[in-house]
Amino acid sequence: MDSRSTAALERLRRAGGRVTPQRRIVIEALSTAGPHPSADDVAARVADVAPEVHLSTVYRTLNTLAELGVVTHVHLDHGRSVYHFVGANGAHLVCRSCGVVAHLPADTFHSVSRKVAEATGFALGHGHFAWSGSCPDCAPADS
Amino acid sequence: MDSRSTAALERLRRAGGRVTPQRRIVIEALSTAGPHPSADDVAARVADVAPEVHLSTVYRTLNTLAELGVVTHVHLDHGRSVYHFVGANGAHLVCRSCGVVAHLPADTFHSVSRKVAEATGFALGHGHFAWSGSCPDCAPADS
DNA sequence: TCTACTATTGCGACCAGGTCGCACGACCGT
DNA sequence: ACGGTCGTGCGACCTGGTCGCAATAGTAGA
Repeated sequence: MDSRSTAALERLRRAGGRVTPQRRIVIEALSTAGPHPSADDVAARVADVAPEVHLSTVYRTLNTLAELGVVTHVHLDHGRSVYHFVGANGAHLVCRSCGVVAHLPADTFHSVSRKVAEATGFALGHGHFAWSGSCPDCAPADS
Repeated sequence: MDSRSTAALERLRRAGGRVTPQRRIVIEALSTAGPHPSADDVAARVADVAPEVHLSTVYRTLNTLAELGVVTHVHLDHGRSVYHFVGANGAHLVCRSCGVVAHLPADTFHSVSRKVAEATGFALGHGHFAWSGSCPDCAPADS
């Protein structure tokens, strides 16, 4: 159980939530499932160690953690979305060809964000959506 | 029937596709349904003038047009996606609070894109995903 | 430690948005 | 005008996720 997991549980407890075995399992799964697990990567991992934990419990836990600001999810493509602990700022980039997900460093994100704000007044948030494009290993992006 | 619509039909014909009344109706609906109609805005508009046109026909037409490069769709949020004719370059911005959709001007997009490429090697595409944030009329974005 | 309160769970039904396979009908090149 | 074949309508189906309910089980307080 790493520090992000214990922090998550702590946050949960402080918010008046209950620390249940299921929640421990979901959090544990989230922290060991690689950097960008989708909802059902997490669910699958949970099912591995505790098949009796219901799918809807996984979703509910993920939602609860999202409400507490502990985790966040990013929509990738039609129907896919990945979860991860809130931490490093910066946006997500997803490759349209191979599906790989990368982080945009916070400083680059901020300068980009400033530019966009100047042009449009929009304040970019770094969560919720990945920016799509092509990773260095795939062909240049089309439209 | 505006020029984008006739161009779309022309493209369709050139690709060996057939110009059917249903497709005309879908294209017409798309061109008159405002700048960022969702799939079912389009469907609703189609149903208004021709209730016998089936929902799946609307989707299929939209997909066909997307394959031909005539229209494109942008994912906004959980389950929402909007269609529009391919035209002005630049990305889409969507406000997390009020849902309004704005265009990022092409020149800003290009400079942003260059920055991102320098930092990560990723070539951003301007389609398929909106960038989320807060519009000038709403509060600043959270994380 | 025991109790009671209430958050959480498991379950299955349900929902939204979209896709598919099939048989029929209609474009459109010739 | 003909006919091959693309497109359509239809309904079943799929994915990813949510909901309401009764039962269970954390947790605070005595």
